[in-house]
Amino acid sequence: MIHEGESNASAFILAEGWALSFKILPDGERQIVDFQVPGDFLGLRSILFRTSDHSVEAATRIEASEVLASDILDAFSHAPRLAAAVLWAASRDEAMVVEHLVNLGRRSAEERMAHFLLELSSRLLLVGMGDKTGFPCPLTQYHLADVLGLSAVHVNRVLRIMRDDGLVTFRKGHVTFDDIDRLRDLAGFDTAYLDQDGPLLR
Amino acid sequence: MIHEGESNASAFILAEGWALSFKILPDGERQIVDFQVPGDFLGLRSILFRTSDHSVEAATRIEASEVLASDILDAFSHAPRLAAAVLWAASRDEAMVVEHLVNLGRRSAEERMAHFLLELSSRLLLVGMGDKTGFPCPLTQYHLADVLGLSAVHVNRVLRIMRDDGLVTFRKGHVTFDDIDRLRDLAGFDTAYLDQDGPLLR
DNA sequence: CGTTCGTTTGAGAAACCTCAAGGTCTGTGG
DNA sequence: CCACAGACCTTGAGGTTTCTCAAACGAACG
Repeated sequence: MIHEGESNASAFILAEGWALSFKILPDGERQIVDFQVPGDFLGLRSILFRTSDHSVEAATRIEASEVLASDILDAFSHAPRLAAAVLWAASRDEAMVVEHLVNLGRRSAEERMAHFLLELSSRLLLVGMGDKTGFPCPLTQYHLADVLGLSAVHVNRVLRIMRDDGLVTFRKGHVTFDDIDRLRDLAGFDTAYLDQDGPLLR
Repeated sequence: MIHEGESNASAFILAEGWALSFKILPDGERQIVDFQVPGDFLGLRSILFRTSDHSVEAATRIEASEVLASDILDAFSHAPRLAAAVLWAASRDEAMVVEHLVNLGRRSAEERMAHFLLELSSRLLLVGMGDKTGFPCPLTQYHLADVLGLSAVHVNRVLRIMRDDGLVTFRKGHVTFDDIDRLRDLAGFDTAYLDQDGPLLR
């Protein structure tokens, strides 16, 4: 949909399905930067920034509404509240990327997995998908490997260990939290960075 | 200066010296998100976002000019060109964070080091510090470890290997590129994500 | 002249990877 | 209905990278 290096004139708001933004290295390895779930912007940065610096593709069948770049830029002069909402979305995106950075830099494979699944759960709850016992998740273990900076084989082992440990079960398109308190503890997860209350309550 | 969790009403533009933004994990480990060099914003996100989600501290003695949050937010309605410049800065920050993410997720210790030093060099060149043969660098090996997601011991070994290999020398506050072409090759470094030309030429 | 901070090196351990092989599930064409 | 292909998951064995612990050294500083 959005390819690295292209100049794009618009972004999208994801209405249905999951997408992923990623970069491909010269040697063909992929690092997924983040997933987008319903309600998220796709390619917001490619509007504010001259060139999109990563690619986006669909993980499932998706539905999205196009948002013209010009409309967003106009909002900055004519609709300050709307502009603030867009900025909030962009800032939240960056906060998540920063958290992923910490994840990759300083957490073990198990901790990363726990943190990632808890973040997804929080984000999905906000749009009414899943509940505190788990959530539907169309990702493959290859997706998990590429977002967590691990090999797919190691992802599989980590998932088995966590399942055997009674922490969380990732299977057949669904994530089930078997002991969410211990999972939170393991991940050191704190939702503050997600700023869940949003820009409208400021 | 800026502490995680506090609500801040202003940001700064760094005039002199180096700073770092980082997060501390519950177990005391530190992940440096990025360094700021002269010309960079400090705490820009804490204006756009309700809570600053990371801390900032000085790496050297620094001089910075305060920028009031209200002035920046006003700019969005009254000075679109200025607002665009601020957005450009914020987007460039995020592009760098994304690149660091890829660094941590999918590159080896040597590749990370090469990439990081080349990025710093590019950014410093833009503000007239250093040249293509190297640049002054007040960072310690502990700083490198915490930004690259490595242990300080391993950073030391990697630096020695790269020095023995005739790639780059990191010593006594100065980085010297001994073979910048091979270094670029090793890192797969491409400046595109830095969008060096800036927002004014759009 | 002792202390602190940063660097350097060694040895052994842990985490994670690669390669390889097999298993399961699902959709598809015969 | 069956056979097959492709995508995904699972497990084992062995190797590499990186970590931790420990110790020593040099330079800067009071």
